[in-house]
Amino acid sequence: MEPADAGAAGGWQAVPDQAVPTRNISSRVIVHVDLDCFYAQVEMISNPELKNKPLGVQQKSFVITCNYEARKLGVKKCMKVKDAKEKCPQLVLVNGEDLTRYREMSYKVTELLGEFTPLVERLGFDENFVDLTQMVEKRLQQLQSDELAAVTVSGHLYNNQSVDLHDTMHVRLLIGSQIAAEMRKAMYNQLGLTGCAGIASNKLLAKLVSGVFKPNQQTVLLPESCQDLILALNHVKEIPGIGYKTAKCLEALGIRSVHDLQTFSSKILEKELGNSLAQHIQKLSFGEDNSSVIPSGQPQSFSEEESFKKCSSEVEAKKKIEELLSILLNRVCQDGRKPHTVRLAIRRSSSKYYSRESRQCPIPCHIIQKLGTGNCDVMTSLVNILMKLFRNMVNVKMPFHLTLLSVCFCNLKALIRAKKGPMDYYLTPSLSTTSHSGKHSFKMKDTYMED
DNA sequence: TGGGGTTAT
DNA sequence: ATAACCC
Repeated sequence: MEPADAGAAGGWQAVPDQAVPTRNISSRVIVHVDLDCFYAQVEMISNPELKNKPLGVQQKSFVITCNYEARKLGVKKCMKVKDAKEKCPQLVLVNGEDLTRYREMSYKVTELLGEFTPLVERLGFDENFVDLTQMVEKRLQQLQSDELAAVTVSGHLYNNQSVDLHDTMHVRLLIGSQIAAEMRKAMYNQLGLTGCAGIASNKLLAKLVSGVFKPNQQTVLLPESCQDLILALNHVKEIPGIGYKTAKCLEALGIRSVHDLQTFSSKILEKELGNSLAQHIQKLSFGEDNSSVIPSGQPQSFSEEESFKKCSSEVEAKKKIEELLSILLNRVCQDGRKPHTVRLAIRRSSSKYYSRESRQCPIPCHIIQKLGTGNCDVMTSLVNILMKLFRNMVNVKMPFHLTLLSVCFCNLKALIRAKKGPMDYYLTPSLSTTSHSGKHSFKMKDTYMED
């Protein structure tokens, strides 16, 4: 999360201080866009009757998210269904184990943001970072001086800090807040989705400030209030980038608050956590984050998983694997690219916390070529491969007890290139065997709307 | 929790 | 292949 490429993605090079009006990494304008209770919103769009009702989205025995109606009535994220019903008997539940519609809507949001600038990085299904630096720069240059003097914030200003229009960073962030408002408006008008946005000079701060006013509001952070924002956190674990494990380590060192981390001896922290992690998180504790917005592009992997109370026979496992695989095959077919690796992961009931074991192997070439043809052999061959991976992990001659199976396709490669004459074009084996339905013999996802 | 994702080691 | 992180 901290590649040392200062600003390469921002469009300028690191230059010596005297040269040109160069800008360092801390004068970027980043927005973090965070959809409100995303799965619940998607469900309410699918079925408008659910609006105005307390709605929870259920996976297995948990309510994993819910709308604001439900929150008002005491339902929390990750609550047991049983507890949620007790708290809120009128709670309406929908099953959210199939992520298809959420995934599709999620990519629509990312694509919409991508129309503003290609610098969009996804974080999960419901969050995106956008680097607005260049867009802001362009708008700034177009502004007349009288307009510049009238620039105002859109949405909230963190801390109600006073704005100095002579401060170029202030002006840039305000323009960023206007673009963020346009983004949220577009999300609502075109997709019917509401969300929050946070505008700041780096990803960490943008993300932290986006949650200050919820739901469906936005907040801009000016540099002078950076310390107030980060010190307002109650625990180091609330800093994105400090997860469960790191927080436990820090706690063992007596570090609980952000201030504790800021003032802790760097030397000792480095000894305990290693140089890289120590330096990284100590920077985070000051609100410093030089990581760039990395455009996500297409996904790196596709997986389907299922958890359950118990799976203790090979036959049972095979059934579940077949089910996961068949869904995945359809997904990967639609993507158009070809996976070159398959992975099987399991969780044993005896496993501590969340740990999984996995085995992976290359997908044989002849199978890759048949992917997407609807060929039944593909399914059979892949199931055989997956069962080998399974038996490599699980001694089926001994009793076992699994609580999760997951199948993953990764190592996705664009297309197989065919050299044919002056126009070398791409084709997928799937389509090379069928008639050419259009001008292009390859399948591409239509990401542009016809207008 | 679930059912996903990512990157670093 | 695992371990950490994110949602």
